[in-house]
Amino acid sequence: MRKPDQMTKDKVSHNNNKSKLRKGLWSPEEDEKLMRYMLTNGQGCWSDIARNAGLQRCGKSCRLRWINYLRPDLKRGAFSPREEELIVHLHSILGNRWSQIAARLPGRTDNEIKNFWNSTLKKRLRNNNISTPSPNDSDASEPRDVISGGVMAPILHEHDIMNMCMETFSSSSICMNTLVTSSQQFDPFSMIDNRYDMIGAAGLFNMPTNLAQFGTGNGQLYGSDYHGILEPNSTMGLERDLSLPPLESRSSIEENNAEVDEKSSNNHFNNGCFNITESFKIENMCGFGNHGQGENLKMGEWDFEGLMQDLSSLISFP
DNA sequence: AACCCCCACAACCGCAAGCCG
DNA sequence: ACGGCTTGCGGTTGTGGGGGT
Repeated sequence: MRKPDQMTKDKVSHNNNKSKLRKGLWSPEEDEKLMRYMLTNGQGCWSDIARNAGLQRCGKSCRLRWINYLRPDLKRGAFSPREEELIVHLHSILGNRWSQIAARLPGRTDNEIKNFWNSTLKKRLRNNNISTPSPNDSDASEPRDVISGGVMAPILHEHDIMNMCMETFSSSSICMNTLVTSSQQFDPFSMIDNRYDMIGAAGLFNMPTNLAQFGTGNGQLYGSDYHGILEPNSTMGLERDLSLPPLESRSSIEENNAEVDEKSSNNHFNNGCFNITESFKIENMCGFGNHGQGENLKMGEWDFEGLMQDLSSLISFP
């Protein structure tokens, strides 16, 4: 799309007169700085990160850049038809709660979904329902009843929704089924260049499946709270919260995490390459994962199960 | 070729909530 | 209880690119 270099130069030089904090598009150099810092130090206080990484950006800007663009678990590229369906349906339920919708679409950010909705889906749905004005044509900030709110979203069967979520997980670049050995290396900085070519990150980060899956779900999975979340008796899990990794991956997640913890003090870079399993500070990378509300069970005030029950009561699944 | 318009999307802004001293 | 700081979220803006005329 835009050429970040040129654009930033213009804006930056303009802004430098007013403030020493940069604004506007991020340059590849800035991206690399932030990426490098995040991969080596993990997430902390964003204003500190901005300072320590040598970026003349505010913490907020760094956070946004990381969450929306640099996170290794991001799934780039066009939305699949399944994802589109899921977005439409979730939007019919949740309204403009983009972060909660994003929490159900691993590898997608709320910003991405929001843009996609506003630029593409809204129009498409409007055209499809030209004769029957849909509630979602307006900027629905409130969740709507699928039935009473009009027939905007396709009425999905319960198992369809589940399948869609599952498929979304399995098709996500961060849930690649590619088995990567623990010694495999990757170069996170190649991704930076590739991003400017709008090439999806899929495949660029050959993260081990279980480790990569750890990157899905809500942000707190990566924060200091994740240990509790991963408790075997925890009620969280795919059956409760679709933003979470499948059950079978959890044990390996724990193992990997322990391993990562243990080795995280090792050298992070080796000839420019980054050995992910040796130094990827997953527990500190809480900025990635869909940074939704972070509630394990709830979508804001609703938990998904309850929501499904509500749906079932409203819709008679054939 | 030049201009205009529309689109997609990155980034910003303002507000609210949470945390901590 | 209060204020400052940080984070998260949703709405909005601004820009480059592509397509049409």
